[in-house]
Amino acid sequence: MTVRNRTRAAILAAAASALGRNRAATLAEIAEAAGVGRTTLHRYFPDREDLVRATVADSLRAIAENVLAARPHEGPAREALRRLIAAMVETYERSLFVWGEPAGVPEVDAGPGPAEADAAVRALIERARDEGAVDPAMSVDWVQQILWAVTYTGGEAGAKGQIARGGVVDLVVRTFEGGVRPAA
Amino acid sequence: MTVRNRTRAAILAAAASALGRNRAATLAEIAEAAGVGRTTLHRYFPDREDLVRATVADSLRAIAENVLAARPHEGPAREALRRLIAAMVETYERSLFVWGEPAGVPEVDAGPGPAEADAAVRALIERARDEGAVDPAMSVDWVQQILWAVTYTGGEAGAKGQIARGGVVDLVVRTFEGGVRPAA
DNA sequence: ATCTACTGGAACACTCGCGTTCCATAGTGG
DNA sequence: CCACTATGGAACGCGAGTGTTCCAGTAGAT
Repeated sequence: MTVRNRTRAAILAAAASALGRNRAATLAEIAEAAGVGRTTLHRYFPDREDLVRATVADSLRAIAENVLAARPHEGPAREALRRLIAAMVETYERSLFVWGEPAGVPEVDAGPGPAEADAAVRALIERARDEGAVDPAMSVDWVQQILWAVTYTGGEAGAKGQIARGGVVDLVVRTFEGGVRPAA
Repeated sequence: MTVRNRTRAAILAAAASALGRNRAATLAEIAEAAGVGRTTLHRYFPDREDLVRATVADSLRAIAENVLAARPHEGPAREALRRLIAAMVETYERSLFVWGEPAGVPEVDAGPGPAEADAAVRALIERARDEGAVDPAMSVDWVQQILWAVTYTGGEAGAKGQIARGGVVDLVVRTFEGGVRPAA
């Protein structure tokens, strides 16, 4: 039983990574990256669509888990935001796959986690607004999209080595906070 | 002669649009979007790689043209930045193809335009820094990446109708300027 | 009006990734 | 030690997309 789970997890991780870099990645490539035969891959995920959907669901679940682990409800909004950004920068590669799809991601049932995490982030943004850290004139949607965009940019810059290891979170936090701060 | 150029341009525009939405777009789809037979498409671009390279080069050239048309060297840096952002938001769809490639774009020779445009943007950022509008502690690379990220986010939000037609440029400018402003 | 260049449809072979089946092997649990 | 399960390699048919060729129709130039 454990064996199955480990194999499955390895395939999903490899798929998230490979598909994140190149959505047209071959099943053979994914199988090789997972250290698994193509036959085995097909045993776990009968066809490509199954694999993609499972990978999306798994990644969404992993991201949501990370978001909620950052305790977005607790403490001052700015501190919670920093925790959130730090968590997102860490899961950067996982997000790549979900986030980097121009055509969007197929709708999958990934349980209540992602919806809950999304609601928590939105609530956090509203809380930050009430605390005067976010411009009330900006919609929550916009602020959230900027949050992901800046985080993504930071993650990528970090991955390319353009920014020192420890400096990424600081830079992202500063840039994000400045961008959405009230004008006055 | 003119006919050839018009056909060629139509194909390149259709390819930029189709490949921007979906990098795996079929040649038949692209041909149909261009209002051209697949045979004709092959006549202009013998194989897929030729088409992709030509489309990349054409898009880079178009983007560079727009950047330079915004006169990034002239006037106060903040005004030039606003002109630049307005131009980029307008060419948003064209940029999608070049910008939205996770795996990056094949290296192509697109003439001196793109390099010149890139240099102009970097010079503009340095000028903005000297005028006190950009934090000297942030690298030009980072500021430039944030500029594209925020512009892209604005373009997308506008395309989805989340933001009022006229408001996109204002929102992007405000968010960008706030994000990269000196701390004090 | 005629000639030329451009076009696009049809048909073809070819490649490549996909999904399947079969079988031999290795590792696990009783 | 003996089932039993998971694995992966080999081989196959299949379909889609690609690149090519041939040919008939058409629009533009002279």
